[in-house]
Amino acid sequence: MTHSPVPASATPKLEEQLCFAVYLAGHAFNRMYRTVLADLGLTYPQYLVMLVLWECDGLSVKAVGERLMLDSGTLTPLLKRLEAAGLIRRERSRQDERQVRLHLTQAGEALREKSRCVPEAMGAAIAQSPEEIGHLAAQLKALREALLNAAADKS
Amino acid sequence: MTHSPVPASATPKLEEQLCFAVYLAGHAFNRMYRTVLADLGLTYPQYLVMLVLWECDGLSVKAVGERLMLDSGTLTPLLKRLEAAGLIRRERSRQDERQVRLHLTQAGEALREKSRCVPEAMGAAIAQSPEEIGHLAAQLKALREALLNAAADKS
DNA sequence: GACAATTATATTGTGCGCTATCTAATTGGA
DNA sequence: TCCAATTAGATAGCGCACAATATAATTGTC
Repeated sequence: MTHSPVPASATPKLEEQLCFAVYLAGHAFNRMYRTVLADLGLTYPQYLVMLVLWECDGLSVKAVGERLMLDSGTLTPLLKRLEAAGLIRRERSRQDERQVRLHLTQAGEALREKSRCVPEAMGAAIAQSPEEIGHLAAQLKALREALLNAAADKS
Repeated sequence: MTHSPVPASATPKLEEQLCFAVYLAGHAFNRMYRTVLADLGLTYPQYLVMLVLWECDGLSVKAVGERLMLDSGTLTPLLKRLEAAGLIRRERSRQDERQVRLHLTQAGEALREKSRCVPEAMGAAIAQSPEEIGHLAAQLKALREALLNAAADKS
């Protein structure tokens, strides 16, 4: 990358570079995940949903959304596609009919085995030590919290 | 964040945590930028395009795309909306009629002044030292390069 | 018990990012 | 010079993320 859209001259612009770096890193992860998840027939957000359900089947849409920080506007169509792909079954809860419970199908459960290669492929792609990875993740978490706090203050 | 969709137990899963952290940080930046850029009437990707053109007016779609790592599938509709908003003018190049040149309008140029508050607002939200910011950005850049290299190898 | 307030999910609308494809223009090689 | 190969940008299709809104169900208060 020879040029960045943000001038590197003045200190106040440094945070713009950080945002752009996050933006581009996200795109790069998407690119990589598309390749790695192609065999599973999943997109990354779908994979995240499956991860959550593999860990705890039968969660409500709300619970999954809380885990992934996604709202129903994003989740409902995504879940419909997972259902259409035969991986999950959506079921209105008897106890509280506002809720929809998400259940893995047999095909959905079986896909877990196939997904074991995903973190390994990602690890090979990233090619950094666990310390570096953990530290970077922690920094991004702190960054996210700072941003969400600031955004909440502004609204 | 009490739970993550990726189990924190095994080391090979650490990179999934990193990816999720990038994913969530990107969302948080989006949230923040939506607030900060509301007065300008721009989305973040539109803002990036304006940053590039403020720095160098008259670039081709391709040149802008190279700066932002975006292709014409993303850019063309985005540029059309900027044109519709009266901020830019798209003009077919006489020298090479395949090219479209992007020119700022007066309104587009005038918006630059208004945009000066953006990096300051972002800086206040991030609330970290320039050293920390710079280091994090450099790490993300390295991460991105590693991912893109690995994705290229896989295809 | 009645009803306002709240909650859960679905839907609508918009913008984005990417792959695949297309059209027109330009370049490169014979 | 001619034409195949390449390039630039547009378009189509799909999935995602989010704000706003709607509908139905549940909760909380009087």
